[in-house]
Amino acid sequence: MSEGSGDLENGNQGLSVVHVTIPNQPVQVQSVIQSNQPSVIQTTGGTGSVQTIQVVRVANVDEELSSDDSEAKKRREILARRPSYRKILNDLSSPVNKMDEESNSSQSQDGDHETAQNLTSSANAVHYQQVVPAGTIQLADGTPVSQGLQTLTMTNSSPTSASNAGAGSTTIVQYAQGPDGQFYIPVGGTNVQAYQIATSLPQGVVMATAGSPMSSPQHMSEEGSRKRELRLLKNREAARECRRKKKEYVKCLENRVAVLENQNKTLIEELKALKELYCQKEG
DNA sequence: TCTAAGGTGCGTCACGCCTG
DNA sequence: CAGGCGTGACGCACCTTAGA
Repeated sequence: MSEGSGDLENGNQGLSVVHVTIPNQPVQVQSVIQSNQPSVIQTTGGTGSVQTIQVVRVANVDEELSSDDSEAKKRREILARRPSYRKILNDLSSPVNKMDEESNSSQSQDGDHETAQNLTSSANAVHYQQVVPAGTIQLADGTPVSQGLQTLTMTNSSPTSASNAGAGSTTIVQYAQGPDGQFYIPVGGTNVQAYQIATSLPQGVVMATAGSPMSSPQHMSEEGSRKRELRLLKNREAARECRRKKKEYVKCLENRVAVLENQNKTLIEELKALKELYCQKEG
């Protein structure tokens, strides 16, 4: 769990440009892309057998992050009605917006793992799909958890971005108990699940013990505190995921800006060239 | 070297929305 | 309608950097 300042992940402000040789379309290209953002593969033309494919993340320009209103109350109301990042990213995952309709594009599903993506390019369409490897579960120091531990599994319904794209993926939060009675809970980011030692069993994970009635007042209070612990744990995970999505969304917007600026530049140059051509014909 | 300011991430709370 | 979920807001800790 790293803290401290830093740039936006990878400092990736521009486009990832992939050069693909296409002798006979369609062509299959395999590339490893770290970013998990919903992406569009744009074919930007190319001559001969070389075609340039831009891997860009797209954002819905219509969605704005914040309003200029300074009044907190009003702002809250606005925020309350603002579509969630999940919805926004769903939009991003849906067939591309108008700007990209001109280009050849498709969208990706995203995940938190380093992703191998198969790019398939055809004359007018480029598709790619992700192959998401299973996550590794280990202690923070690298010790695998799987051996010699009693693993308790609890579904944590925090949706991944894959589910944003409609793929429906559920994060499984696993708790493991060591032979010494210590509990291990997941820590760290979403890329690699590491486990840290916890002093108590997370809430909602009930260890069934013989002869312990579940209805005693003491147990009720324990139940309450366990429920709270579980809620906090889930909320912690949800907040983490939410922040990740927010960063993703901001990156989408930034990349969108880059794409639009690029397109604007191209159009201006095109206009300039046409003007010159026209002037030459006139003269 | 020290310190203040700014940036970033995290955990928690509150609240609205969604769903069974 | 209750419970779960997503997310903004807030406070805190830590890091970086610029200026004294």
